[in-house]
Amino acid sequence: MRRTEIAKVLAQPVLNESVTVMGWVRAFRGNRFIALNDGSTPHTLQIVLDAEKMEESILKKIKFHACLSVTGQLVASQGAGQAVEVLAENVEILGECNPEDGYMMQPKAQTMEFLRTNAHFRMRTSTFSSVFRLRHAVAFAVNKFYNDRGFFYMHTPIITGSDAEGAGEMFHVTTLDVNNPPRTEEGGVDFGQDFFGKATNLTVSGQLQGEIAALALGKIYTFGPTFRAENSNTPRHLAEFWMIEPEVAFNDIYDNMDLAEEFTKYLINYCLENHLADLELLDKRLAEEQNALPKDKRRAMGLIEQLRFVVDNAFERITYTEAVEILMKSKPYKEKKFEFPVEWGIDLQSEHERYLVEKEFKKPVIVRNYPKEIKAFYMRLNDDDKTVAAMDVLFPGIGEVIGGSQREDRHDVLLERVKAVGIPEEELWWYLQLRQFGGAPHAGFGLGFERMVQFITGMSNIRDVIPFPRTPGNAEF
RNA sequence: GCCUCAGUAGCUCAGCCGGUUAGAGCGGCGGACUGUUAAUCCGUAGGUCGUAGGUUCGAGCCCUACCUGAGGCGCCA
Repeated sequence: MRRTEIAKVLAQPVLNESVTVMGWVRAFRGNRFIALNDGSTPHTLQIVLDAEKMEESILKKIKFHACLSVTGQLVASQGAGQAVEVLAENVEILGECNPEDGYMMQPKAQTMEFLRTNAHFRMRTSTFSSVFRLRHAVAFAVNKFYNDRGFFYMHTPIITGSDAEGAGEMFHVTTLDVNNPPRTEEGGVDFGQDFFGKATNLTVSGQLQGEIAALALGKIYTFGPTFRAENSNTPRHLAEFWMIEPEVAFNDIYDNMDLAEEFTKYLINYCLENHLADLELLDKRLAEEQNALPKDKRRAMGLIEQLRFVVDNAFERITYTEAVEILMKSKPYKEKKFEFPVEWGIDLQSEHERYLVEKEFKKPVIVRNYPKEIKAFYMRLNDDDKTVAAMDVLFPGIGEVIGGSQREDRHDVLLERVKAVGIPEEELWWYLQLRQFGGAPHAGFGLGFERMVQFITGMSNIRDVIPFPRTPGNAEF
């Protein structure tokens, strides 16, 4: 089928020539004007009909979200809302769309909750089509950023036999009959008879395999789906989400922080430079959403304003110890407004992180050197013997977008940590050998892809930046 | 997993102190309309109030349980 994409018609209009466009009706006004959108752009193309020349049966079928093919002259518009329009000579109905038959979408603002239950149609709305064009843009920018800097894209396994990744509850993968599994002599399930000859899970992180690659190729990144069987019910968590995990040989914690800051700024900049129209639309949407809130609950900045602010300012970098000191001097601490205690050794709660990011510094903050007790076994022990070279990048509104560290590269120290936290050594034989044979200092981090898309699009619920969200109790579509 | 709030027409919501035939806007349907911008105007049809019990002369409204959704917290990315 020959058609011209609406994005092209609008970007490079060839006036007074015939053009064929195909798309979905966003509005039909005055029995005369159709706003047509084909997904290639947030904008619509205006189609002008001559009702007297139209067949009644076709006119009746021009409904909200019906799919049309329209051929006609592209001309300068007489109306004020658009530069060009198509004078329809032929209109073909490609797909009817009858509310009478139960079509539930309407040309008006609908709640995110309602649209979520109709995820098969929500991408036809201006908000979601912009969100998903931006999701693509961020994904593309991820690959471009690393490719341009000599990183290699590494595909780590989705099914894993290791349960020592240490990032949370896992989904089991099995082909055994769950109603009647083979049993061991002790009465447990005999995973020796399972597909892989052992118990397997969906991955919670590609980091450990990423380290294998980094200690051979130097600079690598992973970008793929990860799974957490945590019963997390928040607007920031998904059971299935995508994660980007760069891992770099010869990087220390400071190089790691530099990379994290440069990377996140690049992603935001890429969207500002290449998808401003989508961002403007979402900026407007967010402003309307914020206007409905009481004044003290509103965001300090508009969407685009905040994106530019993050790009234009250096991230604040502090140690965990400094963070605790700042919190203990803070007004909410002195007035006992914090729900959770603040003292050296405890993990920072989201109320604490939010204070640092939104009140104290008013910009992204990187906190490093956390107590070893509250961080993973693979993080490099600092010389103080109390803290590890971990770092969290905290963003306004969504909190932690990045968690990373310099990895423990000393075989003896790692072995001691593995034993201390009680992970069976044999689970990690290959991970330990990486240190034993040609090990190197290295560092990396994990960026939650959806959290980044959430920040860039201003959507308040993470379920609205992934096409088909997987959350506890929901795997529809 | 814990806490809070909500569930009334296709959608978004109103419904007083428990009291006759449960309301509105949008959407739908019928009609008008050749320069509209989520068009406008006239007319019209839709609901038994999340589910199951209970209290009461009487329940959309009160009570109990459950289901679903959202927000907060925890876990984290």
